[in-house]
This record gives sequence, structure tokens and C-alpha cells, in this order.
Amino acid sequence: MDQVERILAQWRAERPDLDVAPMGTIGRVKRLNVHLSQGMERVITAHGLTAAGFDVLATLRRAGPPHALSPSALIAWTMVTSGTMTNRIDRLEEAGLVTRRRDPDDGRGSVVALTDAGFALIDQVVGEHVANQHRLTEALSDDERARLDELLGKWLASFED
Amino acid sequence: MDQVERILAQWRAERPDLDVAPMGTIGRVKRLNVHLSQGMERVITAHGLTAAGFDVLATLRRAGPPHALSPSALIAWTMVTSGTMTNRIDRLEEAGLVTRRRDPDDGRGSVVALTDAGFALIDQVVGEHVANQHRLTEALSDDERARLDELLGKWLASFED
DNA sequence: CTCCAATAGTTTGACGTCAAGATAAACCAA
DNA sequence: TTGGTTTATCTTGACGTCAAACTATTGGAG
Repeated sequence: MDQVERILAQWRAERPDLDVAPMGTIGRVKRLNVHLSQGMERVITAHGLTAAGFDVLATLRRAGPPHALSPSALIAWTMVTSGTMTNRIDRLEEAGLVTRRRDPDDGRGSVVALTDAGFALIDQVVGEHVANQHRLTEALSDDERARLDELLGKWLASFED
Repeated sequence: MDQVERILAQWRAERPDLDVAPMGTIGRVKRLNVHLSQGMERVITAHGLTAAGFDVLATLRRAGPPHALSPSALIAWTMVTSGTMTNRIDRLEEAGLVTRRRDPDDGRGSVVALTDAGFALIDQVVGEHVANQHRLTEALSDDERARLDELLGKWLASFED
């Protein structure tokens, strides 16, 4: 019995008129997200990165050569606002992990690219990060994880189409 | 195909040495949590509340009479730090939605209780909130939601035991 | 051509959160 | 008792985030 079940039991006692089944599902997603974020944060901060910075570096790394994207593209991948992305890029630039140049084809735009140091760092941290993610999902069998992916994917698609 | 599938495809192309299956599951939880938080926020802010304040009021409400808990208990239910909870209670107290008294039985502790205004507000907002949660889970059938609950519950229990 | 709406990023100000340290009371072993 | 440890809460300072306003550039309608 997880903590969410206790929360639902309280609501059923206090507000039996409400059908709180969806609250249970949503609550589990929320609490799981907190536990997972905390679990991933340790590995990331151990390398002097923040979760926010890691997110951007990883997006550039997996985009493939030349490991460069516009702030707009980074925003679309990472689900943050433009102001947040400006701030993230500022800090990564200060740290020497990315560069920011004007887009030669569009005077409004710019291009954010991994530096050699940024590439080396993210490429190493991602390895540990993935290993850590395996640990964090250990409680589920491969089959269970696959069934979970299918259900989460269907739900997620309802928001991202 | 959700956005996470595209992210995994990029990693598989760039770093075929990594098994990114767990990243997919964790990524879906994270993105779903963002969509759900945004979807719930609108209903909550429409009543002049923040998600943070709602969280505390709801915890007090479902605890049942006399709708009063210590900051420690609120911290345990809501997964935030003590400093965060102090700040949340401060704001709710300013808004006249809760009161804070010293615990007569323990001079270190205190008791946070819903005011009549706080009770009336949360009791109304929760109704709309639950209806909204039904909307947010519409993409899944009852059976799918139940299977999802079982898998999420098992995973969550691995962190909360 | 000339505007003017749309687009790309940045800036600003406020807020929620956290980690770490401070304070005060309670507990407990000697 | 007494002194040290633990517990409960608050304070402080820094950071990440957002919404909204702002600047600069582009692109299309007339």
C-alpha cells in the first residue's frame, strides 16, 4: 500500500460523493516524479551540473552533429518557457559548456552549440545517468516496464498531439 | 508516437551503446507530470489559490475534523522541506485560510488548522478539481487506468517503504 | 514598396523551492 | 538533577521557473 492509497482512503471517508480514482493515478505520477527527480539529481550534481543544465546539454548531444540547436528548438524539446531557456543558456555559456552565435540565416534567431568541454562532459555524465535510471526502475520487471510504457505512452499522446 | 519515442530514437542513433528503455519510462512520467500540473493549475488559480496552497488546504481537509495538523505531518504528506512548508503556511495564514497556534502539549510544535473560510474554499475547489482530473484522464479507459494504477503503485512502493 | 502582424529571444519582477544553519523545547542516560 | 542529543520549526540566501512586457527582425498583404 503506497502513500497515495492512504490519501484516497481519507478522501473517501471525508467526501464519499467524489470519485477519486483519477486522483489516485495522477497522484502516483506526481509522487513518482518527485522520487525519480531526486534520485537522478544526485548523479547530475555530482558532476557540477544542475538538472536544468543537464537537460539542455543532453538535448544538444542527442541531436547529433553538429550538436547545435536554436533556443526555439531547445524550448520545444524541454517544455520550458523562453525566459527559462535564456537563463539556462546564459549559465551554460558562462560555464563554457555551450556557445551562442547569431543565426546567419535569420537575424532574429541564434544557434546554441556544445563546446568540446560540453560534449565531453555530457557524454560522460549520460552514461552514469542511464545506469542510474536502470537502478531507479529496478522494482519493475522488463515486462512490467513495457506494459507501463504502453499505458503511459497512450496517455501522454493525448496531450502531445 | 509521443515525443519521448522521438527522444529515444535520437539516443539510439547517437549512443547505441546505451540501453535507454528506462529513460523512456522515466521521461514519460516526467512529461506527463508537466502536462497534468499545467492542466490542474488552471482550475486552482481560477479560485485565487496556488497549487502549493491548494496542496496544504486539501491535506487539512481530507484529514477530517478538526481539520488541523502539525507542520511535520503536513511535510510528511506533501513531500516538501520544512522551509517550504513554513512559507506555505505563512501565505495561507496571511490569506486567512488557516490559523497557526502553538501545540499545547509540545512547546516545539504547532498546529495548523483550516479557518471557516479555508474550509469553505477548499471544499468547493476540490469538487471542481476532481472533475478536472476526470477530464485529464479521459484518454484512458477505466480498465486501462486500473492497470496503470497497479504498475505505478508497485513502482511507487519501492520508494515509499 | 510599405506597413504591420507574426516570430525569435531577452528582460524584468515575483514566487516557490531547497539546503544549510539557527533556535527552542523535549527527551534521556548518568 | 544535569548535560548532551534529538526533534520541531523557522530563517536565510541562492536558484530555477514563469508570465508579461519589450526589442529586433522577418515576411506577407495590399
